[in-house]
Amino acid sequence: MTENIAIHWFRQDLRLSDNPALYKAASHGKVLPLFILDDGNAGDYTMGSASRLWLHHSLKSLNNSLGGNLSVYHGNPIYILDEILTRFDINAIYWNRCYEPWRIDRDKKIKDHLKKSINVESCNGSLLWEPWTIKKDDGTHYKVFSPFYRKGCLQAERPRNFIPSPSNVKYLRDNDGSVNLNQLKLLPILCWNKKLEPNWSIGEIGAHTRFQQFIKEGLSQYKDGRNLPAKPYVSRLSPYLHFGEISPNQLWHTVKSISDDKHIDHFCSELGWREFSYSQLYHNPDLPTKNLQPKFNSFPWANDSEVLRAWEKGLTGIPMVDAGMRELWQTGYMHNRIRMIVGSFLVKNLRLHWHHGERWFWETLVDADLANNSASWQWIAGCGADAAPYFRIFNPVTQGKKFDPNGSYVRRFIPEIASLPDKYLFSPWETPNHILEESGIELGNTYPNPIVDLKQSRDAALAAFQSLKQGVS
DNA sequence: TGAAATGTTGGGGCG
DNA sequence: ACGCCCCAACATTTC
Repeated sequence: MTENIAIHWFRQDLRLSDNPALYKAASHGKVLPLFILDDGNAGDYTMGSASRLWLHHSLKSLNNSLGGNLSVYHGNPIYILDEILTRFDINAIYWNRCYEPWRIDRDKKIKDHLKKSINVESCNGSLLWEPWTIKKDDGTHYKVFSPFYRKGCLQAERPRNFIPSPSNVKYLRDNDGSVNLNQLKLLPILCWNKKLEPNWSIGEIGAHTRFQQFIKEGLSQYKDGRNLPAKPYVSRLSPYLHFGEISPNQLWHTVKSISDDKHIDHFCSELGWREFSYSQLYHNPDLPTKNLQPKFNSFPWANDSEVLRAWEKGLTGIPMVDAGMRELWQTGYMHNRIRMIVGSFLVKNLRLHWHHGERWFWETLVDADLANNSASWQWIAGCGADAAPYFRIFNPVTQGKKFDPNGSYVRRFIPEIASLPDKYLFSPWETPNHILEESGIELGNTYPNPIVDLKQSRDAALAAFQSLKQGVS
């Protein structure tokens, strides 16, 4: 009797537990687990540097969990898979679905091709609800979050419960055709990773540790605590979710089993926002590049690469903004409220196109995710489906006083102004001269003068928005 | 998942 | 005692 061998193609599901496709592959027979780095098909959305760094460590960790049996390749999957089929007696392949438009196109072609010779099956390993199943009564997709989540998701079928890791699997390794992980060259050339790595424990085990930590110190204060960037009340699970080191189903059912309160509900609704982003991307493949509201196509954006550079590097002279941008650069992550603040500042006060922000986040965030990133930038820019109205402009000074009341977030990331009293920490330009001197701060030298006047730029943004409305109606 | 401008109310100082 | 003004404090509207 011939033995059954199945491929499990790891993609954005770099875990063993609650992995539906892996589970099926394992019940089929022996498993050849593999990963393919595919840069050629991604167009403008090849992975950014932070994502690559994360991927490197995640693959390393996955390989360990598989007893060293992960086979890794670099190139076009359709050719690589074909070549593997010539050397192994494979009769099935399993994978969990991805939802970026370019991957949907690619996978469809691969599926049609492979179906001719072997059994091909794809599963849902990344989403609580498939985007095509959540529809309004009239059959179209939701465009507003609240009904999407309440009516669409919560009244749809309950998310699948999580399943265990497959046990007693016999793994095979492709020693001839695969490459060494280091040959993927995923680590940055500069020593940027030395700063990022200590902040994270990358991989499936790290994901579960992080989740347990969040349950212990964040979940019970999540609803309001999630707004405080200096506190440990947010989950920081986004990169793990992006790479599938932990599944949303595992998070959903685990927190639901703990209790039923407003904090749990709020955490689940944040998972709902993730679903909403994926739904928007699925139904609007242009979401990463095209304004959902066409009237924004004629918006009078500014164009100033110096100013953009100052934003990217955290040298705008606005502490709350600079702290966020430096957190991003130093850790590959930014607290959600701060993402809204720096986003609003870029798009409204600096009036630079949201594409610039989207690009920088794509390059530097360890949780860079096409659906979440583009949906969120469209949201903050005001041009998305269920977007924050354009006139909702964050004041980084007010936001700082409100959400970082003792200044510990700003002081952590901008040590050069740490000695300022709380009163002036968020607006150093208002500090009386003698206090600046006592603190050893020289604006324009030790810390920048603000690159824009908050009030003037706010008024200018509103005027620009006003001109837009007249142009269309 | 804003902020600023404008409107309203009510208590206290003061002639 | 009374009316008037001032201005927090809060509510509503507007961008």
